[in-house]
Amino acid sequence: MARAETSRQRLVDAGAEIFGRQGFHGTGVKQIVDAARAPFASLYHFFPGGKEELGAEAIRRSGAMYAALVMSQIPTDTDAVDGTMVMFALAAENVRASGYENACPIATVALEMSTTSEPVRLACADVFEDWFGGMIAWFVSDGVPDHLARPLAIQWLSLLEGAFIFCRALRSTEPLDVAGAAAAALVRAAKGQHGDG
Amino acid sequence: MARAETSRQRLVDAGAEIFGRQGFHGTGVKQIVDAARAPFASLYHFFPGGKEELGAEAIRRSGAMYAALVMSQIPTDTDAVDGTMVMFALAAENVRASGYENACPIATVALEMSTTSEPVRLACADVFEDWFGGMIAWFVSDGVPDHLARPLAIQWLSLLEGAFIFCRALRSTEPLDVAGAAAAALVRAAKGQHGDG
DNA sequence: GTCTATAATTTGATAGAC
DNA sequence: GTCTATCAAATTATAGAC
Repeated sequence: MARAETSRQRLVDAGAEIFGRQGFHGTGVKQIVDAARAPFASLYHFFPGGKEELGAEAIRRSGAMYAALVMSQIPTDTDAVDGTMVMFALAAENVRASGYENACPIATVALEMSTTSEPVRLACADVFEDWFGGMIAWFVSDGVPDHLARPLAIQWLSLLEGAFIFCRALRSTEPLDVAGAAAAALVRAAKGQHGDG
Repeated sequence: MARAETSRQRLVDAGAEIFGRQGFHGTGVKQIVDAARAPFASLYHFFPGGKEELGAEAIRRSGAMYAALVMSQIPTDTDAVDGTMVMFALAAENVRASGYENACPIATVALEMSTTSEPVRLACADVFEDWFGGMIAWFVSDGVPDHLARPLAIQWLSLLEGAFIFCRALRSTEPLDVAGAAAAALVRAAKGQHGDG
């Protein structure tokens, strides 16, 4: 991971990482400034809107990085059904390996801020729509009928997000394991909708 | 809704409601004390562990009340497939009617606190397991084979929780609408596993 | 663009009388 | 079990020099 060059970039990167783990209200701006090795005044120089403005931009960065990570894990030698199983298994391993701390990097902030801050809520909404788009492209390229791709993407990601919550609270990968099986079944059913399998 | 008699009960009720909407770190103890019309000192009298101890108990109350609400909405004149459609539709209407503010009463706190506070995390885990148990009983009574009931319950609730996140951020009921269809399909498939359906 | 210092408020929590 | 008063710490944010 290349070290960001500017204080601004480091602030966004640090915010993306820390907000993702601790949530918005659970994180102090001081902690972010320290982690970013940035001067305290730089925060308000680059982000006149303060914590809220940095939060919105951190969400966008988080969302883009997580999308890149997930997309890079899509197997190229299997179809979307087996690919789904692989990706849920990788997600489960990541959650477990982090001591059930790291799951979705924006879900906590999305729930905290969706009724409190419109800029942050919008950033979350944009990220989620981007994720939907990425999944849709994957499903369509694998033969899922166009009109089924979007609902399938939303169902697939809902299973993932919901299972993340349960895994973290229960300290178990069971929810991701069974959610992955359901997601794979939904993909298989969608592919079967036009007689191809 | 009957008015709670003791300060202690009112504190838990107020905490359940406000923590659910604003999250743990987004809520001040003063706000809870005011809403509960309780003396400030009562908080630390009844909950020596302070905000964290009240939070854990509020989660348990929230979880029990939400379970009672959801269970009361299970249609008695239909099977679990149609019942699933009804329940997701009701959930969508509730979210929309609240201005996309009220969805799951404990998900925000679960994500915020699962790595921060063991008492709160345990309360969330207990609530989730109770919910699993309630769904399992419903499915089994409707003819789902025993060994499929638990995974199905987890998948069903994962779809609901994940869709809640998306609905609140996107300010749309689309995620709950399509997640409900997926949940119903999963229930139908599970019921078909023993040739009955 | 960064420095130091600090304002202004809010936070969770406690002391001691009654 | 509730009252009043208050504490110490942390919070976000700003001012003004450099």
